[in-house]
Amino acid sequence: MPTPERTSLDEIVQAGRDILESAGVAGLTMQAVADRVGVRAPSLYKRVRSRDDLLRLVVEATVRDLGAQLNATATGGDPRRDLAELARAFRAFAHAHPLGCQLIFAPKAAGASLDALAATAAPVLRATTLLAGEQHALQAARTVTAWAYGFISMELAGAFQLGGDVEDAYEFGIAHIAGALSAP
Amino acid sequence: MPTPERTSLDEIVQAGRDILESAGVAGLTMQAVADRVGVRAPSLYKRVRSRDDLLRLVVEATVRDLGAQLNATATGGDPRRDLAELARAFRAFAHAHPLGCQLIFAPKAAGASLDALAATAAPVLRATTLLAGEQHALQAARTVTAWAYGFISMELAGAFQLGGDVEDAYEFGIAHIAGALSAP
DNA sequence: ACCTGAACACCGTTCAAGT
DNA sequence: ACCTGAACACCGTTCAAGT
Repeated sequence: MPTPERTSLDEIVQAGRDILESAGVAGLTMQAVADRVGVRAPSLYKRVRSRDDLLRLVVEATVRDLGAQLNATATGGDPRRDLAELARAFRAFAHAHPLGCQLIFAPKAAGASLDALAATAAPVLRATTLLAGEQHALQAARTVTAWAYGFISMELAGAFQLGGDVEDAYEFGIAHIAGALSAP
Repeated sequence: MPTPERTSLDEIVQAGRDILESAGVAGLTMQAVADRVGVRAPSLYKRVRSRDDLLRLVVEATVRDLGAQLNATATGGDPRRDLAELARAFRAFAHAHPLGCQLIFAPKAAGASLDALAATAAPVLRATTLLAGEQHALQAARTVTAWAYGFISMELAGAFQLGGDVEDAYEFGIAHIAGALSAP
């Protein structure tokens, strides 16, 4: 005799994301998720293989959201301007979902969400193709993405302790990197 | 009546680093550390406040090693060349201590090891001062460091899935960023 | 077919008792 | 002064029993 479903995978993943941002990775326990979706912890294993699996799904959803955000930023104009806008959108997203973003390239989530990551890369690749040419588009995209991700990681970790305006440093990086890539 | 000391803080931290690299963050348990240094788990709390504290010490030691490595790379010549050498040394270190490096800017270790980080920054700042001038040295150093850290994080996480040579992409990044920063 | 309580293994941590 | 066994709380996970 079937029991009515009291939750869903989507609800569980969303609860995981909320708890992650409010309580940190350590606070993201199966118990906490179960409480939030109104179910007992063992029931979660009907939809999720393990806590690590849930973590992977949380990161995947975050990357999908980030991809949507990037794909929604206005592009198609000057590629340097587009690249700057994409970088700013990335940073804004990271500030809105700091914990989720910090997990994107964490050891734990490695090997996950790589399809979603590819989708995220698309608008960046479009801009770097215009900027650096077909042949160097991928390397250029990796340069920009690595810089933006590294900068945001360091910022979120509070690593910029030597003074100076962090905002300015980000704009400085955007301008110089975009400038460097447009050189033939 | 005193009992002879059967271990030391240094030994514990070193054991932590070894276990981290061989068994991952999840494998770095107090039990595993205690086994390795030949003591029972509760004894560790004589030298270390908590597991998080141990993790912080592990990261701090890693950052100190990285700083020593960077300060030991030959510099003083062409600043673009110096910056390239520093970036390569950083990557080599990261490949030798991948897990430790990935924790440097992880949420967990945040707020730790910042003094050690400053020491790490010194040789980079020296090069960027020559390259970009006193006024933009800090922003330039942040740009280079963010790029290198981001690149290495992504590489270690296996995020470069779109093909292409990763080694080449790193050299591409070095060349273009150093080039961009030398512009007035 | 999903949900639950009970149970197990494991882990971080505390503490009184040893030497 | 350091070390230990015993104990506690907490967490991930399994599973037989419920509906």
